Amino acid sequence: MSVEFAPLTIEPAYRKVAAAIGARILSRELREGERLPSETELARQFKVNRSTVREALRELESRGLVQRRTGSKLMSVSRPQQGAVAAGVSHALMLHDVTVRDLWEALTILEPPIAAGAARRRTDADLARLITAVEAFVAARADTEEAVRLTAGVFRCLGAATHNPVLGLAQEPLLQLLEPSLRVMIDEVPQARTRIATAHRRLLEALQARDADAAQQWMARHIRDFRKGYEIAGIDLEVRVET
Amino acid sequence: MSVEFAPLTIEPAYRKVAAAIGARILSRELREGERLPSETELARQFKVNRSTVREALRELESRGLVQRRTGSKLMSVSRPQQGAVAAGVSHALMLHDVTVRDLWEALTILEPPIAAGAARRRTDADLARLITAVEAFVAARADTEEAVRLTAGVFRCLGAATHNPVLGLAQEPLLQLLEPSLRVMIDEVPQARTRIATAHRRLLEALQARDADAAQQWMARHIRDFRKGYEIAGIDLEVRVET
DNA sequence: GTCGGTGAATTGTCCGACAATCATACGATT
DNA sequence: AATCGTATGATTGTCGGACAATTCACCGAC
Repeated sequence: MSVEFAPLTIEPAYRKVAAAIGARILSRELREGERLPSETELARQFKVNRSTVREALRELESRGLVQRRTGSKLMSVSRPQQGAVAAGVSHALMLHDVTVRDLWEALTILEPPIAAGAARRRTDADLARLITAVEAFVAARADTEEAVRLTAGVFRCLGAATHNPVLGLAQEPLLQLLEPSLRVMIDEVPQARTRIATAHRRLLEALQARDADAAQQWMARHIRDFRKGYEIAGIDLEVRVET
Repeated sequence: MSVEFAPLTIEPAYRKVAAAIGARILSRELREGERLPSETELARQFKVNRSTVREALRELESRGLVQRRTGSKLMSVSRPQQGAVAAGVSHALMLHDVTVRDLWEALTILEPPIAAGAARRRTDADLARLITAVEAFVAARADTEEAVRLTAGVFRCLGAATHNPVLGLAQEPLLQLLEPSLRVMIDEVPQARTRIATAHRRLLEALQARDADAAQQWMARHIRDFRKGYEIAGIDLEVRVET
């Protein structure tokens, strides 16, 4: 008779407290912006020490579920910010030895449909932001650092123009991981800036015309160009991405 | 004369400590599995109180950068686990009012290329796992809960078979968010199980033959079927996803 | 070599303390 | 009236110390 017991996990109090508060936030019982009770009050309610409450708050804080509004002492409930969540994903991917090729492949899959969706659903405000971003890229030719940021910025504009938060959040980690290799590439490949600027212009035209097919095709070409740029710059596709 | 000062941010000590340790992990100076010094020792090195160290550890813990190995007291460096990272993304998306339509659109974009990549790069072990998953789905027809899990499981097998961690991690939050609506659909639509099983079989055949086109097409059809299922089940596409 | 005991180290939790900061109210000044 | 200074109380960030429960590392008995 095999008497087997499942290994029982003893949750420390700080995790239970975090789970209890987190559950209330995820269930929207606590709404965004609502202020949490003070640490002392939480300690009283949960019947634990304030130190325990503080450890729980640190966990919720790093998950982006609570936040301190500037110049306020009490924590308030918040929605995790896209950038912060994506940074977590980026770090995870980096530590899992993602290669430049993996990244590039994901971009080839994700970005063309995003461009198409943006062309279909962009508002005039989206278009205006894209124009600003594209013009800024042309203006920043001299400054590599700025050019890299603005290249990612154009992608972000397109992601936002799809009005689908899933797509925006899915591409964000890729953009964060892309930047280092993009920096090398823009620095090493003389014609990179011109080709990127051209792609931007075509994408912009496609969005203006709401031409999803054109947007998709130009984006696909844009991403393919990245790969060519990597090869010219001598970046090994099998090398791990860094931050 | 507009004398303007940037708002200066004062970092609390617990965040500085977390940043310091986190940076060492991200730079791979601390390798996976390596054990961290004890809390007391860290407090001594950073010249802060142990409570402060503990708050920092809670942050790193929730980011998945450190972990306690079962039956060990000392924290050890770890890579964030896919499931945990994805859960954070899922929660973020949910709180950002992602709709079933948003989710479905992302699936239509992501999954067909994943299926194609899986067909191209799957190993025999991947195939074996997929066969197991598909057979388990057929066997679990009676149990809705199990059927839902196994449907997601087939997607996960395909994601893993691409051997691209970016794709695996990109789809995971979608799968997590999909489950609740999938549960309703499978329960409400009588023919859903059969159609899903058929799709699974076709995908399996495509992977066996390493036929990327077929895999992509069947997956596209599979995802389109989901949408039909939602309509039949009377699920409003504009409704927010839940957990 | 395996087993079990023993003492040190470590964590989880608690308590109490205090300076710095923030919120608020209330006058005082211009 | 609007602004400023001040007093008061609440709250956070940080500290020090404490202790039970658990784990670790060593050592000796068999």
